[in-house]
Amino acid sequence: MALEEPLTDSVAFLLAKLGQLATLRFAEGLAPLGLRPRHCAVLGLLAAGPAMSQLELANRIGVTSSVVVEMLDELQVLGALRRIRDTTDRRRQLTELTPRGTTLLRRATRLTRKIDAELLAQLDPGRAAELSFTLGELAKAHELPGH
Amino acid sequence: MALEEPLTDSVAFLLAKLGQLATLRFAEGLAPLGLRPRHCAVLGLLAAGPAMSQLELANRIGVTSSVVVEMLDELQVLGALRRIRDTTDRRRQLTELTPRGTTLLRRATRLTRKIDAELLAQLDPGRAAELSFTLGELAKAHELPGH
DNA sequence: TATTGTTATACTCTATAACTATA
DNA sequence: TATAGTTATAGAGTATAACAATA
Repeated sequence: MALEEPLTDSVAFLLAKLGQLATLRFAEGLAPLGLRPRHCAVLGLLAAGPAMSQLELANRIGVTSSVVVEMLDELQVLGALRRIRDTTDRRRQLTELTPRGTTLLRRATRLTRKIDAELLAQLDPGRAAELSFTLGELAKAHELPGH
Repeated sequence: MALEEPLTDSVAFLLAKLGQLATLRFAEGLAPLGLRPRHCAVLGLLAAGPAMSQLELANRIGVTSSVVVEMLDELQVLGALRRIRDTTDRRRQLTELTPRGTTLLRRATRLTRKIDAELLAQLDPGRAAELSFTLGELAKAHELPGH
């Protein structure tokens, strides 16, 4: 007969806990750059595509517009982006990365690879690669903003 | 030549994001029971072992003692546990599950299996099982409280 | 009227520090 | 003095609601 799986071994519980840990390590790693985890999605989106309105950013990242305002304020203080008033609709502001922003993103990306390596250090390399892939699949399946 | 992996595809970023999602689904699922995700570790620990002091609980779960006080208050309101003053050291309180607490844990465990199934629904069954196992390994590797 | 961005406010989760009662 | 538990307070992170400028 099957043993009952403890609640703390469920995927929901483990993902929640490991998510906390990953967020902490991520934050610690990015701190020297003046960045926090949530800034990364913005940098990534702006680097990948053309300038975007703040509302568009909010929808793509999956936060409310008031949160986007805060994040952009912080990134602007770092000199990582510009807000440009849209001339055809003066309510909108188009946000775009500065060269400084591109540099920050590149550094953050390098740091993130190091953090990943540390997080996965004690796993079998094959398992680690499989995990990385499966988490990506899961993000897509749930249409996580930014995926 | 290798393409640069976008920062948002890193394990750190994905775990952080999926952790948020899992916490949300977990919380929604448990709400009808009056429980929240963080209560589950307490219920699980108390069900598995003998009565425990609050400080011991805090260490095992990985939160500070003030958080334990809150969680225990809430679980006590639900009738899920008792605090029993230790007669040999009257500063300590031993916490133990009531029958009601055992029932709640059983229900929470059933609910969690349903939440897991939903979270993993769009994954290949083999991949889902592998993910579940690997997350457990990762929790052990990082000595996550409760593992 | 509706929409974009902004501010003000509130709620959750967690931690630190000050306090109490016991030891 | 030191420790177990408690309370008060503060800091992230996020959301909702009210508001200003523009459409």
